[in-house]
This record gives sequence, C-alpha cells and structure tokens, in this order.
Amino acid sequence: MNTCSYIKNARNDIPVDVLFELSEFFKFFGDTTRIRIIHLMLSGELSVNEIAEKLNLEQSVVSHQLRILRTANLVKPRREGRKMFYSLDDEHIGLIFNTGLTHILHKKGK
Amino acid sequence: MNTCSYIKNARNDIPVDVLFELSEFFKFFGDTTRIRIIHLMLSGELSVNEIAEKLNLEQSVVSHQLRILRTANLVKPRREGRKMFYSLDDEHIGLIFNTGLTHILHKKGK
DNA sequence: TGAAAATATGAATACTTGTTCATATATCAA
DNA sequence: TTGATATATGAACAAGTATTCATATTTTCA
Repeated sequence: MNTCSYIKNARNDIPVDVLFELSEFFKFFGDTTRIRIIHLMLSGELSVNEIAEKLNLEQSVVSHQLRILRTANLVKPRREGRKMFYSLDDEHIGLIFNTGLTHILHKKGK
Repeated sequence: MNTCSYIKNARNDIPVDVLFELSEFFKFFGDTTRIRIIHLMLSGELSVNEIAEKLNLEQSVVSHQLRILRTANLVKPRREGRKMFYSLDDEHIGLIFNTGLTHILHKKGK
C-alpha cells in the first residue's frame, strides 16, 4: 500500500558524521552555478567552453565549480585532445535534482 | 531498456529563475544543524527545547534555524501553551533527505 | 500583577565561499 | 620550438551565513 520507499527504509540511527556528510553533499546542489551545470549535464557530457557559453559564464568560473563537482565525484572528466568533457558521474544526481525540482514546481503550482 | 525514470521525465526547458529557486531550496539541506533537525523531525513533531536537548545545541541556535526552515515552509509550527512544536511541512522533505542519504551510503559502501 | 518558563530576535563576530583577475599548465598544429 | 587553444589554479576580494550573547516576547501560574 505504501509506495514511498523512503518511509519503509527510514533509518532511525544515523550517526552524526553521516548527517554531516549528507549536508555537505546537499551543498553541492545549493549553488546556482552548479545547479545550472548539473542541469545541462542531464542531457549529456559537455566541454568546459560549451558550458561557459551556454550559461554565459566566464571560463574560470565554470572551471572552479567543475573542480568542486569533480572532487566530490559528482562529475567525471574525459579528455579529448585539448578539450575536457564532463558528465554526471552518478545516475543518482539526476534523481536528486528532479526530486527537488518536482517539489518546488509542486509548491509553485499551489 | 532505460530504467532511469529521471531521464524519461527530464525537463529540458527549465527557466533560470526556477533553477535559482532549486539551488536555494537545496541550501536548506546543506547545513549540519538543519539536516540534523530535519532528521529528528522524520520521526514526528518536537518542541524547540526537545530539539536543543537531543542535538546538544543552544536554544537560540535551534530557534534561528527553525525560523529559516519555517520561512521556507519546510517546517510548520504548532503552539501548545508556552511550547512550540515543529514538524515537517511537506512529505517530500523526507524523500529528498533519504534520496541523498541513500546516495552517500551507497558510495561509502564501495 | 509578578515571576518563571519557553521561544524569538537583534547585533556582532567569525567563518565559509563564489567570483574575479591574472597566470600557469597542457595539448595540438605548423 | 613557437603560437594558439583549452583548461586549471592561486590569491584577493566581496558577499553570505551560522553561531554567540544578550535581550525581548509570549504564555502560564501563583
């Protein structure tokens, strides 16, 4: 009857350090530049310059944020000549993105 | 073949201001104190002092963070005499919490 | 009304972090 | 090797924010 897996799987004994990691993880989604980069990557991999052009951002801004996302294993790099292509490392990233998106769109609809 | 629903439901035309709101939304989960408060509330409503005691935090810290969560409609207050009880406003909050938690636990398992 | 309990708030501080600018590194082509 | 292209990085600055401390509200009870 209950289709919400998050309730069935609710954990009651989460260590503080795991909660800390969880908050650190959500921080990566808590920046406009990064969320726009993640959004772009939902459609596939992109080079640094492609991202910068599509988002109308300076190259260094994109590069700085990509380093953060790469260090956190949210995106993975692939070199092709002089270009670096980045793509989402984990399929869960899109799930979290869309879960949040569904939430705010749902609230806006009211 | 593709079992990832987030790809099937991918939205390609998200306005920048919606992406901004989305990042602002995720910021609420990007703080240790708030994520611990949210975690506590997954089990039900709590008074301010209960939260402060369980998390070993000063009352003003909890109150400040509750104001942020309340303003963002993540939690809702209920007065009972001198006490204020707070609970999660939206059932999606728990879903997002657990989606992120599942993700980092999955990565730790590797 | 006065005191106590519970919560909220304001200002100050310290800390974090995103952007900017300049520059460095890396790769390719001639 | 030299120049051009693509990306990365470091330092400095500015803006945002979580915590602390003190104090203000609000409510209950004697």
